[in-house]
Amino acid sequence: MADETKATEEWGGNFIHDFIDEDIAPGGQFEGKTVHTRFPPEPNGYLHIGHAKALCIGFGTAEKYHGLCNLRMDDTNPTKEDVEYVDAIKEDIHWLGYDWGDRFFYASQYFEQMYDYACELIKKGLAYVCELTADQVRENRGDLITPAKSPYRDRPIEESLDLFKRMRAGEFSDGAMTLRAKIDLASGNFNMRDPVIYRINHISHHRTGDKWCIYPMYDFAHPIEDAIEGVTHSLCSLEFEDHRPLYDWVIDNTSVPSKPRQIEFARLGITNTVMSKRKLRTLVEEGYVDGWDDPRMPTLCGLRRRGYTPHSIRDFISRVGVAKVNSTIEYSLLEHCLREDLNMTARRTMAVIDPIKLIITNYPEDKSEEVEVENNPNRAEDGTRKITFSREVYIEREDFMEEPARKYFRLFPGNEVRLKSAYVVKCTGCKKDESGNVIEVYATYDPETRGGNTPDGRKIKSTIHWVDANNCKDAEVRLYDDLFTVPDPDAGDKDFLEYLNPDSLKVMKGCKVESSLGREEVGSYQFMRLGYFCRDSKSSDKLVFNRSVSLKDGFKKKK
RNA sequence: UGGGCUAUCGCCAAGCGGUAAGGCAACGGACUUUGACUCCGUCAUGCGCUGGUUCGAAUCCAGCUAGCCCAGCCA
Repeated sequence: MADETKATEEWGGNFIHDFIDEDIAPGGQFEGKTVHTRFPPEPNGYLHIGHAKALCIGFGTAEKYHGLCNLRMDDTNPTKEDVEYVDAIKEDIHWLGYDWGDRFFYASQYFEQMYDYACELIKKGLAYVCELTADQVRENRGDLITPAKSPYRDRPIEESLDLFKRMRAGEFSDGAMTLRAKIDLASGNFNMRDPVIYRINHISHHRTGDKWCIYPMYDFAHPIEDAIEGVTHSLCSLEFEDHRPLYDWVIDNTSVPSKPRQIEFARLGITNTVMSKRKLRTLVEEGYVDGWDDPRMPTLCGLRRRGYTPHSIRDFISRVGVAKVNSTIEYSLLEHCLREDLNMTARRTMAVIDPIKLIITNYPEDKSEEVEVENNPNRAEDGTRKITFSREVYIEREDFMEEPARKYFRLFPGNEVRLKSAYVVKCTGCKKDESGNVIEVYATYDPETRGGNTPDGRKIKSTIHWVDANNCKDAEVRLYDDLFTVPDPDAGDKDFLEYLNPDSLKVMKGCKVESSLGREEVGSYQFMRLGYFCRDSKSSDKLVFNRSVSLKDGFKKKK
C-alpha cells in the first residue's frame, strides 16, 4: 500500500514553487542548497484532512525538489499537549505514505538553545523581563492607533538577565513575569508590540518533565527550530502572515545558524464539516460521534476507518491546488477521488442491504447451481468467482415496485429484469402482510438465459444484484451521510451543533452478503450498485461494513 | 479606526501585456449483464467595480468596493 501511494502526484506549479524556483536559481537566497521543509504539528489532537494539505505541501515540495522534509512536534506549550497524540500523528503520516527518515524532532529538544538565544537578545538590549500581569499587558497593549506601553521596557540589561535566570530557576510563580522582545510598541502589527517570548508555567512537560518552568512562545521558538534544523522553506498557513515580520526579526537578531524563509498558503476547508480542533473535540467528548476515528469525522483516522485510501486523499489534495484564497472545497470532490481510485481496485461483490425475498416459482425447490461472476469488469485480470443460485434469493426492497414510478425499469409485475450473472426473471406478483407491506416477491425464470445471456438477443433494460437466500451471511451495514446539514456549519448565527445532521449514520441490520465475504476480509469492496464498502476495523466480533462512498445514481437525479 | 492578505464559471484553479487551460458539480447524448464505469458534447464576448496607460489589459497604473486574518503569558 505504501508503495502505491509513493507514486508522485502531479504537482502543477504553484506560487510556493515559483518562490522556491527563484530562491534556488543562480543568485537566489538558497542557490545550491537542498530544499528543506518541515511539518510541525502540535501534539494536542488528531490530524485531519486539513493537515493533509499541509502534509502534502511540506513532504510533496521536498519530493519535487529532491529535498528533505522533517517531522517536528511543536511542543512548546505543555498545558495542551500529550504523548498520546505523538504516535497517532506519526501513524497517520506514514499511512498517507510520507516518511521523514531519521529526521523526527521535538521543539522541546531545543529548549536549552532557545534559552541561550533569549539571553543573547537580552544582552543586545533586545529583550527585557516585564512584570505586567496578563491583564495589565492587555490593558496596556494600546489599540489600532495608540501605542502599547510597558514600564519595564528600559530595565537594565543585567537586571533582565538576572531575572530571566531566576525565572528559569523557578523563583517566580506562573504569570508573575515574562520575557518580552523589545521591538516596536507603536507597530500597526500587534505581533511586533513587544511580544512575549517566554512565559512561566510550572507544569510537567510530556518530554522534559520538570526540567523547565519557563517555556518559549511559538513566535520565538518556531524560527529557531527551523533555523537549527536547516529548514530553507517554512511553509505554513495564512494566519501566520502577520507573524512573518517577527519570524524574520528573531532570525535576524539572534545568531541562529541559518535563515529560513516563511511562506504562507490558504488552509483547506470542506463543505458540510468542521475542521477546528476545538469543535472536533466537542463532537468527540460530548458523544456526538463515536470517537476521533468515527467514520464521519474529517480526521485522517476517521477517513481511514471510513475506507478512504491514502491515494484518494493525496489525489484530492493535489487537485485542490495551493493558493492564498480562503476556499471551501465541495465534499463531492473528495468523494470523486475515492470513487476513481476504488473503481479500479475494488473487487465487486453482491450484498443486499434492505432485503426482501424473491421466489422463483418455476425453479426446482432443491436445486442449487453455481454461476460465474467477474470480480471487476474494468479489470479482466482480476478474474471471476463462482456464487450459488437457488429458488429463493434476496433482492433490494427498492428494486421492486408493485406500481412502478415513471421511468422505473426494475422489477414490477409483468416486467423482466436480469439477476446479475444468473437468469432473466419475470415478475409475477408479490405477497403482502395485513398492513399492506410487501413481504415476498414472485417471479419466473427463463432457463434459456443462464448467466444472464439472452440467446434470442432481447434487451433487458435492468440488471439487479441479489444474494442466494440459501447461501449467504448476515451482516450489519453502516451508511453515512454529511455530518452537518449545511455547507458551512461555522457560518450561521447558531452554534455549529445546531446544524448536526440527525441522519448522518444509518445502521442497517439484517443485511445479507455474499458468502465469500468473511471476517478475515480487508480492503475495499464494491457492493454492486450500492457503493464502496470496507469492514469496520473496530468490529471484529461480527461482520460490519462501512459504506465509504455511494455510487453515483442517475435514477435519483431523474426523479 | 491601524496593520496584513485576497478577489477569474455553482466549488476549486491556470493565467505573469497578445485576445480566458483544467478538474469537480450540473446538463444533454452514446455505450452498458452495476440507472456505475467509459466515451462524446454543452457550460465565463467574461476575469469585484470605475477610470487611465497601450495598437492590444484578467494581466500595468490610480481610485473605490467586498471578504478574510491580527490586540493569547495558544499554535
